[in-house]
Amino acid sequence: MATRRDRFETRATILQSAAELIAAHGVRALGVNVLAEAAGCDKVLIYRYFGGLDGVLEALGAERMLWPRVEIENEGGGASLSEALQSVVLEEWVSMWGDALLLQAAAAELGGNNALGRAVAAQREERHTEIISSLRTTHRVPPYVDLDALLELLSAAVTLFALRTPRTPQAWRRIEKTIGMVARALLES
Amino acid sequence: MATRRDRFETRATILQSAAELIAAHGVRALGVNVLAEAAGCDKVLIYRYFGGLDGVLEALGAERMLWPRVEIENEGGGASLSEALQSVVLEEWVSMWGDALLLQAAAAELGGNNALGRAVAAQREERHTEIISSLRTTHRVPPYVDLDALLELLSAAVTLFALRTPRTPQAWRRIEKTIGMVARALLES
DNA sequence: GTACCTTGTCACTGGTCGGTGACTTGGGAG
DNA sequence: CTCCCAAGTCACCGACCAGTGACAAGGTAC
Repeated sequence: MATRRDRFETRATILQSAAELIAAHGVRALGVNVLAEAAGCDKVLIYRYFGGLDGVLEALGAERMLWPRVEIENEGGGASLSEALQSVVLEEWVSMWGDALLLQAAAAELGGNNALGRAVAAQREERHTEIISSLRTTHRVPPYVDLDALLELLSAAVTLFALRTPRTPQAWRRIEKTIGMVARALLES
Repeated sequence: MATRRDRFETRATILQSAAELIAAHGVRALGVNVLAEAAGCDKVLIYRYFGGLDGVLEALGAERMLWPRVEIENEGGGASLSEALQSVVLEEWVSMWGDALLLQAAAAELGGNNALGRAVAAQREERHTEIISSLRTTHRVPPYVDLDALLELLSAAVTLFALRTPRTPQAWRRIEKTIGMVARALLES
């Protein structure tokens, strides 16, 4: 530890190092020994302050943004529902692509049971219900459209693309076009 | 080994055990020691016959079905393009949901670099190009629709759902409805 | 028979893992 | 100052890991 004996600071350092290690190498590669070394403290402190690795992941899930926090575009402006939805989904996508921690967190949800994956799922559900209710107050949704399911579908698709597709401008344009195509076809009668 | 000294049979037993272990616990949990014990042979044979774990995964990718092999429905019959596409995507989905090895293989593609993930990606691309060309010969595709991108989008969405959603009848109906909604909106002008 | 090659077994190394108990050090309260 | 508790260090454990070299056993060609 660089500074003096400060429990809160050590705790924060451990969390920060955990976030960096996960962003760099994924949750599965995070171990007590490497984390302690990266944080510059003894591993026994991880057990004392967090009760173990699971506790670190839980704290990370409680304190960090693990799913993109997108803004609903153009409240009251001229954006149509399809444009707003498209913008939300694409913004989720670029946020994940640009943030290694978000990517690894999304991957953590799919790679077995761990505290990080559960936190990711919870955050995503919360954000999505916010988005849906916001969209429903600012736009009229056609009765034959299940907006929740549509958002889930598009979001899931771009999540998987972010996880497995190399990050090229061509891919970007392709996805953008496709999302726009679907949103327009469904929401502009 | 139960039977006599037979290189091919031992090789096949190792591959079979690897498939079962992956289906049960995922690729990351597969090690040389557990695999050798499950196959009932010495681990040195894994090195001799496959050159190591990566070789086992490569052989598995070459010999096994790792992405659903769906049939294009209703050649020449009354199925519309949107019905055919919907059926393809949903069939991919139920196949993955019903086969633990397929699920773990799909997860392997997202969890870092390994031979299994590469094999999965290759198989998926092959199947999808087959599907696209088949659909294009039996149906007329509206010019404003990027059928490749649409299949990728819907397939990615159901893949992620299969990976992270508990397998309930409600979820099934929800997804079925949504996929149908998107396919109809886009492909029935 | 014998010689030889392949298949399979065994024992071992060096390293990393998670986890724990015993210890030292610092800082604040009295 | 002294006392005491929290913060931090150190050494160690048993278990598991991938990988290797030496050896035994079986089958086959001659």
